[in-house]
Amino acid sequence: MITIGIADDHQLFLKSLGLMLASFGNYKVVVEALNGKDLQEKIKQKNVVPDIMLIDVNMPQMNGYETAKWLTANYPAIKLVALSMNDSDHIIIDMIKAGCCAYLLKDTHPNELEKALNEIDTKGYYNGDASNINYRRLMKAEQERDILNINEKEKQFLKYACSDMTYKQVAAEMKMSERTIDGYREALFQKLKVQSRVGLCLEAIRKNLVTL
Amino acid sequence: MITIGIADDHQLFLKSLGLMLASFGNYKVVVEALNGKDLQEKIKQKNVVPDIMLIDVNMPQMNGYETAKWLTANYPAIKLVALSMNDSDHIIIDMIKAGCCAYLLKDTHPNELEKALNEIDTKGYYNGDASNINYRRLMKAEQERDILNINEKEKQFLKYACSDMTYKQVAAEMKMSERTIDGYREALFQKLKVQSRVGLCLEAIRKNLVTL
DNA sequence: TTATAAAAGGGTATTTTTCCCGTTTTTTTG
DNA sequence: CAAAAAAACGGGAAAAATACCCTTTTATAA
Repeated sequence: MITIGIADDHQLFLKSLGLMLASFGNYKVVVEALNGKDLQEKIKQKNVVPDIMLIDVNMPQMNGYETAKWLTANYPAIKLVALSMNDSDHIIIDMIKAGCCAYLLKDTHPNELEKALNEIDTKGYYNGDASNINYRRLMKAEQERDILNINEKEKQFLKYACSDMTYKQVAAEMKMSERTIDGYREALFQKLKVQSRVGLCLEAIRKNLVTL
Repeated sequence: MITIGIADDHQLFLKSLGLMLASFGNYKVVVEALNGKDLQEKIKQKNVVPDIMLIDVNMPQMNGYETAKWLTANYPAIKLVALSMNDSDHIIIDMIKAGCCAYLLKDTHPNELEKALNEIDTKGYYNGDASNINYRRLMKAEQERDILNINEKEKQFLKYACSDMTYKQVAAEMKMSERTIDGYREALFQKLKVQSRVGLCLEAIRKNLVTL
């Protein structure tokens, strides 16, 4: 019996996916969470460590990327599978970088899901049909971001900047001085060739540096 | 012989679609443009008025919605057909409102395209398979926007607000006083429940009130 | 280990944004 | 048409964003 964990903010999907996994026979859902924060609490509290963790990319509070990074850092034995509706280039790379060994679209056929899970359990990884995920474009997008040379802190700041918060609130949230994030802002303005926070956010969204 | 115009920013698609239409036999492409502005110039310059105009929704410079509105106002005789990759609810409504008599997805089968064009030419309209376009969801999305009650001026302002410009520049662009657009801003802040321009832009993008 | 670079933080002036107070003009409606 | 409502516009103050100046801390390489 292979134990599974699921993190997805859509209750309906979360539960129905659980039923489907159960119907496969040799899978058992041991932890369900609505977002990363929720998952952290439940794993710590219930002290369960599933064999495979299915992680939705888009979740409130703590998204799939952050969740995957945290799991990789704290529970490296868990095999992570990213679940997503869209196959936006950069997200796939991010999730793989964050430690996921597979990337599945939510419209994947149940048979393929079962096949994927079996392969992940035995081989440790799974490659969806290569035609679906265009690796050439993937690499190009990644390269573009490397050229922009945006580091982790800046990327994190970018996420907060793309919100209704003031910089003061962002600074508090990031537990840093206003001057410091001021520096991130200036650096990003240059890198993305913009002169206002609005321009920054729009460019960030266009370049898929942030998920809306 | 039915004359056709095509506006699409993807050169490859533009040209190959032209070939396909020619292969249908009784269609002739008389004007090709890469965006709305381009089309305006070409129509004025060459003085050609096609029977049917195929308009891509997403184009730079001047998008499909604006193009359709302009054509409806200036060349009401042309039958407009919206072409799009995505079938995002609000866009369909917008294009229909802008005067399009049909909405076709770019992955439509050539046979269906031909059938659609023939119907449009004879009946003046064409309804794609109803199952593809979920009218219930369409109406719900439209209703949501009606509830928000965003008028044309505000919508136009929103487009300019979602840019790297300052309000002063926006006011100049809209040929209005800064105070006036200040009023639009305040109204939109309330309607979209935000407290900053960044929040406004993000909500506008989320609700598909602006095209990025 | 020290020299050097990079990151973080501080202060402040300027510009932009946001919000408040109004008046005038236009549109709608009875 | 006149009254009422809505839109356009104006001044100015407070807050936020932006652009500089700078020092301190941390990381990194010679």
